[in-house]
Amino acid sequence: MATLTGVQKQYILHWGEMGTRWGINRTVAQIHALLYLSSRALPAEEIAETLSVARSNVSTSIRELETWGIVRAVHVLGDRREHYESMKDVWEMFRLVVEQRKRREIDPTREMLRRSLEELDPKEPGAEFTRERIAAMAGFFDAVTELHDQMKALPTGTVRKLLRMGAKVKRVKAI
Amino acid sequence: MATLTGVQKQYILHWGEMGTRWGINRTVAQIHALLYLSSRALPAEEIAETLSVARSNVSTSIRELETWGIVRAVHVLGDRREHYESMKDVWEMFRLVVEQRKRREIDPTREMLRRSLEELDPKEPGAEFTRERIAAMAGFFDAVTELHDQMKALPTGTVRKLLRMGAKVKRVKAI
DNA sequence: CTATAATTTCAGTTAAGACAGAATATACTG
DNA sequence: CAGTATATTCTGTCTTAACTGAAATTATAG
Repeated sequence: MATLTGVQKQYILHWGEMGTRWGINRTVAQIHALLYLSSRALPAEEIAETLSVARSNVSTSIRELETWGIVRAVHVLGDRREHYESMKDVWEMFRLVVEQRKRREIDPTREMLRRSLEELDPKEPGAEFTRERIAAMAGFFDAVTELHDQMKALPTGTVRKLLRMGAKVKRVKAI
Repeated sequence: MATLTGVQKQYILHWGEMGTRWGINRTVAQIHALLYLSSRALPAEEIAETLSVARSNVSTSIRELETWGIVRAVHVLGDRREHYESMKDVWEMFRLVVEQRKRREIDPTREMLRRSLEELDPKEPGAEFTRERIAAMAGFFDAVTELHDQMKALPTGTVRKLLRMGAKVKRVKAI
């Protein structure tokens, strides 16, 4: 079992807290942090010991991280256990998470809003008002989706470049 | 007490669920949804009855929404109770929330990463590796902050326009 | 200033989610 | 194919956060 340095502990604990604030299980986040900081793939056993959590907890959490696509199992010669390692590319990791949270949360919300607009009975009291409000929210989510798709289509650096250019809005508009 | 239509119920319940997935208290989210859909400001009492939650729970939740700056108390002539209403501008609401979550969560994380890099003892085993990893993460958070600041500085529509332009990356680069 | 309405705070309870450990299943080795 | 190592699933326990109701505080009206 790898003993953690102070800095590593600090990072892992902070990451765990961050996770809980964004709806991600603390252990899941901590395991990710540990693997991210690890220079070699770790077997479940070792993860459990290092973080002082149950082996079964690690199993579930790893599976969660695997479905996100940011952790994968690798094999080490002469060891039949699975060893787990984290993706190294930070941008790519966040891109994956954002894309999937969009699919799991944004998309169903748009769906709900669309359905609401359909189901709205114009005879209900205040229907017109309700429609306006829901349509405004739907418009926002549509725009976010559009934004997401456009960003996805661009190479990472380009987005930043474009925004930097945006500071000179007048010029850009003139193009 | 206003009875809710089916569409309103659907919206409020969904919004509550969304909240929990993003680390926002279910009741807080539901109250926001109710106020967002309401054509008039509502007193705490009525909110409590409509959503079937305790009056005190409403009090706490409203205060939370007030600190976000997306709900405010207004007064109705001839009624000494406070009535609460939600901001109407969807973009502005999300902008406020994003800005504050950045301050509460992203900024402290950057701080932690910076501190970690300072505290790293080069003599520790694997210090160089740890430094690389943390620096990569710090770079990401710096970039996100830069992105956030740049977007904040631009009028809403411009961001979308810029990204749409980005589809023609070559041309943009040539500018 | 007193009475009453409204709001907030606080202590205790409840509910949801996280977690551990046992039981089960799967995969590997000789 | 038997035995063993590893991984997963499941059930109950525990922790944490949400919520309630009562008590305390604050504000308003007469």
